[in-house]
Amino acid sequence: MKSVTLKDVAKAAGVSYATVSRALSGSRQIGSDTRERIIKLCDEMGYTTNYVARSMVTKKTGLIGLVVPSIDNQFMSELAYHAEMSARSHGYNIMLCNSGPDLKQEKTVVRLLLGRQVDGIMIVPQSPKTYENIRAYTDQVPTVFLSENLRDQPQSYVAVDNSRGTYIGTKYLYELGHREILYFGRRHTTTHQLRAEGYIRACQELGLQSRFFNSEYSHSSVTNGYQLAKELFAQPVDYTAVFASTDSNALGLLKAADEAGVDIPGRLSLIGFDNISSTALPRIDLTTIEQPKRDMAVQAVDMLRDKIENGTQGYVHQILMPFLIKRGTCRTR
Amino acid sequence: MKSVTLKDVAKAAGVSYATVSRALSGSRQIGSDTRERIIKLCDEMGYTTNYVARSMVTKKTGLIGLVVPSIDNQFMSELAYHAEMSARSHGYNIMLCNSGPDLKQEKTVVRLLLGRQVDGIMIVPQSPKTYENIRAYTDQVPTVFLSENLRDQPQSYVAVDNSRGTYIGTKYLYELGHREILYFGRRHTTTHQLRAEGYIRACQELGLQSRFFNSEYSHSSVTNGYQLAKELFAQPVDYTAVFASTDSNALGLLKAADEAGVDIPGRLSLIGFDNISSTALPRIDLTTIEQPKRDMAVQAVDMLRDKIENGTQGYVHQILMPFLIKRGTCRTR
DNA sequence: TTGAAAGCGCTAACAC
DNA sequence: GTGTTAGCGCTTTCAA
Repeated sequence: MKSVTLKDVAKAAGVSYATVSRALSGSRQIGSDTRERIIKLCDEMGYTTNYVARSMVTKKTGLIGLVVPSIDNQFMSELAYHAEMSARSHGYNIMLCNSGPDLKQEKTVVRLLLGRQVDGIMIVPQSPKTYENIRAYTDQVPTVFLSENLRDQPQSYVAVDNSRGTYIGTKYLYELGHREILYFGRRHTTTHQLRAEGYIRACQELGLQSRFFNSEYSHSSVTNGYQLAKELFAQPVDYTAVFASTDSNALGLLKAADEAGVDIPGRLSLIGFDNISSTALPRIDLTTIEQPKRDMAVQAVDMLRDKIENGTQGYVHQILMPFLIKRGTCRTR
Repeated sequence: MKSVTLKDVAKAAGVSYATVSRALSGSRQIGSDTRERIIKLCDEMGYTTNYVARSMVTKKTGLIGLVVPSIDNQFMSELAYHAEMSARSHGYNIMLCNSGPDLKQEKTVVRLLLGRQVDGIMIVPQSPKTYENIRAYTDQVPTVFLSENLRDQPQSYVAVDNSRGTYIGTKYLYELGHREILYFGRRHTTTHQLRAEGYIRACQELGLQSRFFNSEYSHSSVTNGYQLAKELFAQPVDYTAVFASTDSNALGLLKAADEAGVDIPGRLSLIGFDNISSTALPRIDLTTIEQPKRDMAVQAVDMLRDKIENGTQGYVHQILMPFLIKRGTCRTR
């Protein structure tokens, strides 16, 4: 299991190991004949560059830490997929960490990543407190926040225009004839405040009354959405459409509605937010607002590369456009 | 952005840097008074161990490469979640790579991982050819295959008893009164051969005629399942139940059935395999066979640790038990 | 164009 | 119990 080193190759080639290093790094300062000979030899001997040793001297690991609350979440795994593909195409590898639900673990993994000497960190915050939580580290390593809006914080992030998402969704509902639209779900993070604001703004413009049914739950999931929706349907249904703050919440509501005998979309139209892949499933066919996950991931990687490779200081807030995905849970009224 | 090193701490503490190293590694050979003083100092100075440098001398990186065809796949992201949590609790971090659909990329990322000096590799093969494809590397680094059955190959893997899964599923259908059961989907990998075998075995025992409707498609997805099922429903439905080779296939079939006006579960019972999280969604509520993803991931990590830390040679085939998840798509007949 | 040598930050073997 | 020192495999000056 002993691996072949530069030295071994050098000895076999009868040159110094600096020469081998040069041949491999495509340096200009080397005869093309020797280079070819050496490259061929490396191949034959099965030599592979030891990145650890290289990192030692270059002070670059080519590693990007990706921190997500939980990778077994459709939204994050889609983000992670595109992030890894994009990062790798630029010579970076991804170190994956789940930060879980508590701030302590989030802090721990970020510190861990620093110890690992990652060149940069991409993080999907688990809570609005994340920014404070890891502030001590964000000026030690290039960091980009993903998907969560930080509003005016001096940190780079890429997120969707959440407010616009709910705005266009609400307008769509209005065009379908709905005049009593309930907003269902979270309002406790910046992202969700913005979503609520978009809804409110649309309501104002359209002359509608905004109405909320809020969640106390800390994160949105099908289960939490279901629990909350059970409470909702214990009361009279005096509205004709529901805007759920996330697809997960919408899915939970769908379940509660089916159980309560509230027909969706017959009696109630429903729209979600995120366009996670489950929404496209048969029998679900949920109308929703798309967050362009691929673009988000790619732009976050580019932003991070810019910081890493060009040492770009300052921060940029990259806001992408969401768009409506019309499916089966919204009907004209 | 210059970080604090052992040397800095040593100078500040007025000791040699070996002493600091000892204090940090919890070595016995050091006075408890100096140890405490140093640890406190490290904390104050914001020192964090440089893992790259440590790896240089210990020849261990504490890194595990996780190779999956695509992390944006419910089954794999669940596996990845548990693998990362378990690995980290034992001091390892995960380097994530998507191997995509082609063998070339799979080989590339494995080689990449070797260059990164990972201590071990966990891989969900993308095809039955994976074993051959990466054979050159599997004896250079401890490797564990995940979720795909390798039958008699001399490689460690953890997988579910696929044959038993379809066996118990078929028996369940029989108990519900079904006598005409169609097997729908893939049969081209070892895993899927085993699933087909379990179905055949059950049919023989129960005196049923085994019937197949096969896929030419290379991987199972909702879309592929849907396409295939459209062909299926273009023919007369002279069976009362369908065993889909995967949940994804089942979901695709569900869509085609709905479109073709074939009532599930009224006219046709349907059972899938994998128990991906979408199956539990409202309106889907798919009966299926659970693959214990958490156990699989945890056992794979343990197996890998054993190879890494104890240098255990040889291989082990770890087969876990699948079990039936009764939900709404199967009815008595 | 090539070689010699320093050194990245750390651990571990060996002295004292 | 603590200090000294030799590397780990590589890149990168600096000489030649």
